Amino acid sequence: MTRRVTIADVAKKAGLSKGAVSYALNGQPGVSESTRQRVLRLALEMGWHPNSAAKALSGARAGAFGLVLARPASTLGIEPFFMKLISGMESAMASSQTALLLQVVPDHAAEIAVYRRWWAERRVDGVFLIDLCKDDPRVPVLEELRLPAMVVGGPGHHGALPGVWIDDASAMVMVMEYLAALRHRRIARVGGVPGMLHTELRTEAFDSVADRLGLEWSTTISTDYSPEQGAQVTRRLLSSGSPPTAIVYDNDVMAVAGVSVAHEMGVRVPSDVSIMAWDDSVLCEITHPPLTAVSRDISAYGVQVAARLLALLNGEVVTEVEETPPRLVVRGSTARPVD
Amino acid sequence: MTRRVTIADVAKKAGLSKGAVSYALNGQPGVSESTRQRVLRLALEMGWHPNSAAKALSGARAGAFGLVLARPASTLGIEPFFMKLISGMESAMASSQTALLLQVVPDHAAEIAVYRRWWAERRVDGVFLIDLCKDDPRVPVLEELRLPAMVVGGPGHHGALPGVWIDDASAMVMVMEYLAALRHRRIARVGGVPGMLHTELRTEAFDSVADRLGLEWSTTISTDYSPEQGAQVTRRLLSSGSPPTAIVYDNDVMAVAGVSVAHEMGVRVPSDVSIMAWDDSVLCEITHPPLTAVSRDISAYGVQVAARLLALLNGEVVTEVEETPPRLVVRGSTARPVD
DNA sequence: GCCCCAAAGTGAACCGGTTCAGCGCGCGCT
DNA sequence: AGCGCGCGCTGAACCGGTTCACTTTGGGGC
Repeated sequence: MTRRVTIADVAKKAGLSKGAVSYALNGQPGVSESTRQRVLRLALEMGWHPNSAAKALSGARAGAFGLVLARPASTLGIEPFFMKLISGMESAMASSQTALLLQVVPDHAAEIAVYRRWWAERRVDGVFLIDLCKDDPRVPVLEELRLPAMVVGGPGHHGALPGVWIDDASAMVMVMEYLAALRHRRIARVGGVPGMLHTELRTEAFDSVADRLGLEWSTTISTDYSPEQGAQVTRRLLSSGSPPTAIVYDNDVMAVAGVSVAHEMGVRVPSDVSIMAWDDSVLCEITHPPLTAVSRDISAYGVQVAARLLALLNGEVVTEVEETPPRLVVRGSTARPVD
Repeated sequence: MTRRVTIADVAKKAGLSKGAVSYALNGQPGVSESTRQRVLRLALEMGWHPNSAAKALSGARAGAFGLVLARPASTLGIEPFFMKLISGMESAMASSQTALLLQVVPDHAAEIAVYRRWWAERRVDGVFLIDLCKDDPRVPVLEELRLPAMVVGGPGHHGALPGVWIDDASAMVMVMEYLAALRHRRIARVGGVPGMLHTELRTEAFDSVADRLGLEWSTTISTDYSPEQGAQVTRRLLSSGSPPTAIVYDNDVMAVAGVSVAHEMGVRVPSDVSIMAWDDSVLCEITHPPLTAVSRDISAYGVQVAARLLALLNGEVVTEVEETPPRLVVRGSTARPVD
């Protein structure tokens, strides 16, 4: 059992002091270029790696960011959103040797407790705040803790915390104008969890555009994002006296469930009802017909968010920023309604 | 900006030495019961939390387990398997204040590099090895590194590493006997990635049971688990001269894609073709008809795996163990074939 | 030739825990 | 009364880095 190689081992072999080796390895001034090269080569040869605990203890970074997911595991599993976001984050964090600490909790209270513990234990250097709500209770806690955080979502409602957001409102305008151009006059929306900021923003946009376009009828029904509720709501909508000619879903899973319900009821897609998903993933391509969807580059979103949290820790001034807006990917599930 | 409260602060307030306080807080002998209670109360009052770096540095645990996912993010996102497994793991780890470090990488080589780095940096106390392959190259590396690991999968092919496995072979027997009892004589299987142990085990079981049952025809076609390939293979199978009357898919996503293709081709489920999914999730319930599936308690699997890795670190002797076998959940996608 | 300064490197303190050797003291035993 | 033992606690070393105050060395300017 060979012992770990420490900075002292490298120093001894190089005939230098620990301090000099530390300077050399970290690109700090205080050693000559030739010495630095020699030390770097030696460290590589000897298979030296910094002990993350020692590094963290001596005032530097913990070398980790935290992400807490406060949704039931059943919902989490099926939404491609999170994994895409996570893999984006990690590709941005890799360059700075930062790891991702993940925790799944049942609710916001537990989430807040995790933040307190992580920060008290100096286990993370910062966290990502996800699923932002209106008047989110987590925001003041993070501010009070002075725990560096980057909010995934917005705009607004994250106090003094920096955030990155995607413009859902204008995407909703795009969606509605597209449907209106197809001559849809009766549009329903199967929305996500009320209280979540992006849900609210979409609802507001939906209502105001519907009004502006002078639609015959429009409504939003709230769900918990689960396919079960998506199916249930769709069933209700399609069996009403005068059903909508188009339905906009707040995620892809519910849209897929919606198509299924339509099949089951003998309602044809898209001739009887047009269906539209929010967030594009392979799920949208496996249904028949494939789903028209609002497509956002979630992975790039993750990259952006992580890069900005790193910048924040480097002392740069980081403010709210808007990601590139979503695109509309038209597939077979939307068409002009037959009269 | 109030400084962190350290063990020295607690010691001063209690009028004790750092050592005594450490003993008191960790349930070690060396202090009287009354002193211990006093210290515990005081620590709570002062809001003391152990600095995880200091703890890790002084020989104790890093307080984290690592999980590396070496699948493309696109596949990961959609398979509920991983999130269920993760949330199970975490519920078992919570009691011992152990965090989960997550990393998504493109391939096994990168995965191995992560293990090496994590262990060299003493960032984790152990790792979970997932998606076990035949003659898995990661196994000898983990053994050589002496990095505590728990293999999710088996039986066999994980050398001296302990593992937890679910009996896929006997589940396959159950599936095939069920289909045979329904009078299916032509059964196709849309398999996962060849080389992965569970894929191979299922293939072997599939072949041997098909043989034993004296089926008229049976075949396995390999895929990469993606819905695209699932759809493509299904299309090919259903358009052949004498199509199968039943198709068994190696995951739920492909089965859902399969149902979609059947709809698209005007093939009725289950009267023209029976469809069966492996791993049960909400996905199986949103199709029409809902899918008959092999159901495994993935979350419990995660709990078991994490609990055993903890036990391993506590010096307990941990050997290979088998989880409770999968159940067959019969829904609407399987029936007796019409002649 | 002398002075001064910057570059290169040293040695020790420090981060916040754990752990081990040692010490004083009260108590039981004979 | 004297001895020994073990409980309860102390003080210091240690983990492996970072950082700071300080020393040595070499070179340029005059």
